[in-house]
Parts: sequence; structure tokens; C-alpha cells
Amino acid sequence: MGERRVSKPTVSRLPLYWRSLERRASDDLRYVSSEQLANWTGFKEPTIRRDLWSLGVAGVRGFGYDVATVVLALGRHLGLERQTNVVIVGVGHLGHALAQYPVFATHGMRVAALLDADPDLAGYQIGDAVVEDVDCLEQVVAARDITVGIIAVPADAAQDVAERLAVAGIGGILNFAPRVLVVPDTVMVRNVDLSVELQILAYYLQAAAGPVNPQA
Amino acid sequence: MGERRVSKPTVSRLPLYWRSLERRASDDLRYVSSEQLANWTGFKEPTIRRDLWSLGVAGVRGFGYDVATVVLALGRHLGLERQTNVVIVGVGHLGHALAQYPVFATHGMRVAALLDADPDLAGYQIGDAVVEDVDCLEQVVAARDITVGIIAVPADAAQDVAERLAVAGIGGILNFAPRVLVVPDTVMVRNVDLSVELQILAYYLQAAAGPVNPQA
DNA sequence: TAGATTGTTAATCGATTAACAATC
DNA sequence: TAGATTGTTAATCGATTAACAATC
Repeated sequence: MGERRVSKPTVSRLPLYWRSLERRASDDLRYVSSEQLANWTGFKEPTIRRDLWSLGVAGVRGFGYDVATVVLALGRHLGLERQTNVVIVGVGHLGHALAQYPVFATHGMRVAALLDADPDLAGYQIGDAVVEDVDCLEQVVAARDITVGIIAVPADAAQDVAERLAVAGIGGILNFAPRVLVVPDTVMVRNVDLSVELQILAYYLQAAAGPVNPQA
Repeated sequence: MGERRVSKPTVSRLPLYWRSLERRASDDLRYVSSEQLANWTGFKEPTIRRDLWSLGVAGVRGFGYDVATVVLALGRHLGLERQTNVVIVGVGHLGHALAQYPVFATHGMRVAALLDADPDLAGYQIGDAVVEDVDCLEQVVAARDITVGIIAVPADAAQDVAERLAVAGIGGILNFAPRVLVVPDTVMVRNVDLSVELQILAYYLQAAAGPVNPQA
């Protein structure tokens, strides 16, 4: 009893640790210090130590952390061991770019289906996958054990696709359409939104350029 | 004196307010309540009231907020009034998709240049812009008053491009390459990282599927 | 040993939220 | 007036960070 009272690490840092170590593990890098990781990822050292600690990774005082151990622990924590099947809905330029993205394979993911509403695209092959009609969404998701959906359709179609994915039993959605999706909370949604990012940049640029006119 | 002691709103919510209102302002929507905004954006009502309040927007008790006023205040705050010139570096499928993205125009942004290292692409037109050689980066940035750079090149080329953009005097970078960029802190970087997002999704899916095996 | 870096607590910080008086 | 919704404080919450003892 007396549950250990420790705040979990913010998950979004873990992929960055993983990536910077994975990339260097081949270079004979045996040990890494929190200082090095801080340089490579931009996070603060104590934050990194706390994260690794709460992951259950033991470092060696005076030396640092064993790279292989850390990579393994991160991979286990992030679920990279089990294969995740992904469907990409919408094969415009964006969907096309995503389908070719090399990270899927290295991250325990597989593009199990490409769907589009345009019949002309049907049969078109990208990587290992072939474009199919979006009408097949439900069957495809069920038949291929797909748990993650990537939405790369125009904004107006996004909510509809999201609902169908949710009903089909998907667990997570990565949404590239500039819309807020409403889905049951059994479904986790991450938004990747160019327009939001641009506006945030614009905000900071303006803020840097000069103070906003002083209004109460 | 006695500076008003108020935490600024987390900027990333403002674009979502803006978008959901902008989209509905045409539909004769005059007033909006924090409850409605909560439904449309997924944020909590008190958070929304606080955000609007710290923006200096006065609502009407019992009615809500005047939509036009809110949209205007958000736009001013986000810097949507002044035009921002953007360069997209890397015109693969992703860069191509970004160049065609309709949000630029509506968000006070203009794609002022498209750059790529592949000579075969030079002269290719997308939207209002024509692909030029990446060697021209410095000249183009200076000549066209470009303040934001979008990096859509392969991971290995990203850091190099980022440095050149920084030296050229850019103020903000939107980075789509799966690399942590190291730049002077005069440059603001926002990362849009498919692999990170996928790993985060995978993490939550795994966490939902069942507890991790109990290790100290 | 001397030097370095971890492990871990406690303090800090900032953002979110509950709650309710104010008032349209 | 009655009903609704804002304005704003205070409490809560969680994450970040400073700091330093522990120890390889």
C-alpha cells in the first residue's frame, strides 16, 4: 500500500529521448549522461533524470545511463514492441507524403491501409499499401486489426471520417485536418494543425517585434 | 505601477477560438457563450472566460460575447492583421501539400517562396509560387521580407537548412523534419513531428489496453 | 581518493478549475 | 423580476526545477 506518489513523465518527451538515443546507439555510444541528453533534446537535466528514474531505469553515478537499457525501457514504455496497424484516410499530397514516411517501420508501425473517396486513386500503390475506397473503412479496420487512424482528408470530411473510425473501434486518431473532432472518449485524438502552428508562430513574432498597444 | 498579475492565456488555445468563431461568424452568429465555445473547442468554460478576459474582451452578462469583437481581438492578438511572408524549404509531397494549403491566405500569410535542392523542380509552379533553387535561400529571404520558414526537407538536411534560415534573419521556423533543431534563441521553433505523435498515440493505446507489467 | 553524475526531496512556478458574487 | 452568464478570486493541481546528499 502507500502508493508511490510520483508524477508520471510528460509522455511527449519520451519519443525525443528515444529518437536521439536510437540514432546514436549504432555509433558505439555506451553511456549517456543527463547533460548530453539535455543538449540533444533541449530539456533540462533534472527533468531528464526524473523522467528516466520514473521509467525505472537505473543510472550509474559518475557515469550516466546505459544507452541500450534506456532505449529498451523507452521502447517498452512507448509500446514500440507490439506492432501497431495504421490506416491513412485521404491520399492527397499530404496522405501520400505520410504513406511514404520512413518512420513507420522503425517505430513498430505498419501502414495497413490507404483509403480515399476518389475512385481514380483506387489501386494506386504507395510503399507496401494500395489505395482502396473509403467505403471499405469499417471492414478494413476490423479485418486488419487496425488501431490507429490518420485523417488526411479535407476539413469538411474530417468529422465524418472520425465518427466512422470511432464506430469501427479504432483506439487513436492522428488528425491533420484543421477541425476540432468530436469523438467518444474511448478514442484518443492528437491534432497536427498547420494553421494553429502558424498562428502561434505569428503570435510570438509579433510579440517579439514590439509590445502590443497598451489597452487596459 | 502594480502590474496586473494575470497569467497570460496559453497561446495555443487562441487559434482554436479564432477558427471556430471565424467559421460561424458568417452564419449570422452574433453572440457566443463560454459554454458554446467549450463545446466547440473542448476547453473548459472557466478557462475560456479567463482567456477572453485577459485578452481584454468584455462579455455581456446573461448573453455571452459579441462574436465580431472576439474575432477581432483574437486576430489582433495573433497578429493576423499584418501579412507574414513564408518560405517553404523542401518541395516533396509534404512541401507540395503545404504549399497548396488553403489556410495561408485566410490567416494573413503568403507563401512567398518555394525552395528545393532538386534542379528538376525549378520553375514548377504551385499556387502563386514557383519553385526556386535552395541556393537562393539567403537572397530570397532578405528580398521578400520573409519572417517564417517551413522546413519540409529530409531529416538529414534539416539542421543545415535551419542554420541558414537563422543566419538569414528568419524569426520563426515550423519544422516538419523528425530532428531536434539547434538554433539561436532569437529564432522560435515549433515542431510538427509525425513520429512523435504516433509514439504518443501508441503509448496511450498500450496504457489503455492494460497496465504495464508491475516493475518497481 | 578525487571527480563526476545520479537519485530524490522540497520549493517553485504556472496553469487550470471551482465557486459564486455581480449584473445584464 | 427571473434567468442566465460573465468577471474574478481563491484553491487546486501538476509539472518543473534547484539543490545537494549519495555513491559509482
